[in-house]
Amino acid sequence: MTLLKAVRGTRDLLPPETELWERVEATTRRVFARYNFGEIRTPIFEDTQLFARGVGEETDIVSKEMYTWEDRARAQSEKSQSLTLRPENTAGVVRAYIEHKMGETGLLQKLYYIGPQFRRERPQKGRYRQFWQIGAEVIGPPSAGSESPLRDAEVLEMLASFLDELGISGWTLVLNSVGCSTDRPRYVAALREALAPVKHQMSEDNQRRAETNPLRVLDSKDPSDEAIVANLPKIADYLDEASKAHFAAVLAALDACGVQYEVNPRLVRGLDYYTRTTFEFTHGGLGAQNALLGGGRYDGLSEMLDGPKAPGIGFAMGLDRLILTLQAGQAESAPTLADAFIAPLSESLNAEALALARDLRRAGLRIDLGDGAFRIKKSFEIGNKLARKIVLLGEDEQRSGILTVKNFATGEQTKIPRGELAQALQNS
RNA sequence: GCGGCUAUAGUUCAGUGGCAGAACACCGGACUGUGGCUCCGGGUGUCGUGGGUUCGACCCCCACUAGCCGCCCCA
Repeated sequence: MTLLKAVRGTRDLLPPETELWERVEATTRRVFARYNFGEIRTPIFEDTQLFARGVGEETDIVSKEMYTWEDRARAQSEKSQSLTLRPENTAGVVRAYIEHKMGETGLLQKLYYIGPQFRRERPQKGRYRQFWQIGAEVIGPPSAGSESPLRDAEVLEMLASFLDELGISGWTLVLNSVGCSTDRPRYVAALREALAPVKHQMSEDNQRRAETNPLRVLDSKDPSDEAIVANLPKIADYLDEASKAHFAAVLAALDACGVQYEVNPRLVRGLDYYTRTTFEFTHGGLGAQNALLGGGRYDGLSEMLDGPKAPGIGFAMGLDRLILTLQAGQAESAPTLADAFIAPLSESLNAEALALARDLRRAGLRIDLGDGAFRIKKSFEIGNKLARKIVLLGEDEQRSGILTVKNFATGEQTKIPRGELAQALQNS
């Protein structure tokens, strides 16, 4: 009988580390609310078709990284259905947008989510099979202004503010435009043409990419192929006038609010649905996984899912990596101390101690509670680890109604009437 | 999915083909109403799992599992 363990690529998050997760989540909700985003919670699993059609049948995510199973039919009349743990959340959000006819409001929908996603990849540090993402989507009918470059810039500015507010410094915003739905195929065709005569000189990886996904050749980190990659056609030369103007307007808006960025004409994203603006925020010190978050515009996604025309832009941020980045900049966090530890000095005083704890907790204090079975020394040892102060409840205290309170930091010990205790603990 | 490195106490790690170790942590005591500092005592372990070689394996060999690093890919 072997001990059961968390399955490969999954893990438990324990206190005090979870306090950091809570802080990031609270910052997310606070900052995003200022931009008038609302939270959406979609199911953790969906019809497999949603991801096949939305994310792209040929992407690695769909072709080899999804947790998919056949949900069995329970009745003759019911068909079995292929279901999949969500590998990302944008497709689910767009599905919900369509399903609930959110476009009929005529308003832009600004939605964010925080939740686990699932991909069956080889685990590494900051890369898990159940991983957490924070993301947001701005989506709506064109009449609501959903195609405007202002929306792109607003989302990017929000992210810059968010990272700043979290205290993450040293990030870099990298962005590019991959053009509209007709620009992209034209460019891919040109890439294939340019690669055909030279690809045999390239690395094995790049030869394969040249066949299967020419855009990825641009991402190549192979230094020996650098010269060839540098001479390939640029996406910027294949954008139509509207896409060029869109990108220029995004950059102008970023300039206007002082958000720093780098344009990288080779930044392409793996998902099929991206159009026009694509971006990443990168951070050093994350090893091979240096992207903190990535996103882009997806003007055609709703229609790919048989929905109305609903252009949008969004991003997804790897929370596991964000936490790693935050932890790298600080010492290991200690758990939060309670305001007081209540120590009954005999078992007969346990009930009374709980009543006291209840009063203090109702006053908003963070209180931990010992046990009268503990020797007093043990109560002090435990109290010293968990709380800033210890409140003794012994025979004397019960009789007099005056409690003994000791401050662990200063060693100072005082007597406080029970009725004044909550106030006294709050004030110190 | 591919390649490499690693796996010993709660934690960080040392270790030798012949009795399982250190530091910190933890437990008990010095101390039956006082923590931290000190002193005394205690090892709390399937040496990742399963096989193999050997008189004998924590150590050598094989497989598996897991973690880490890189690749593919990606947040």
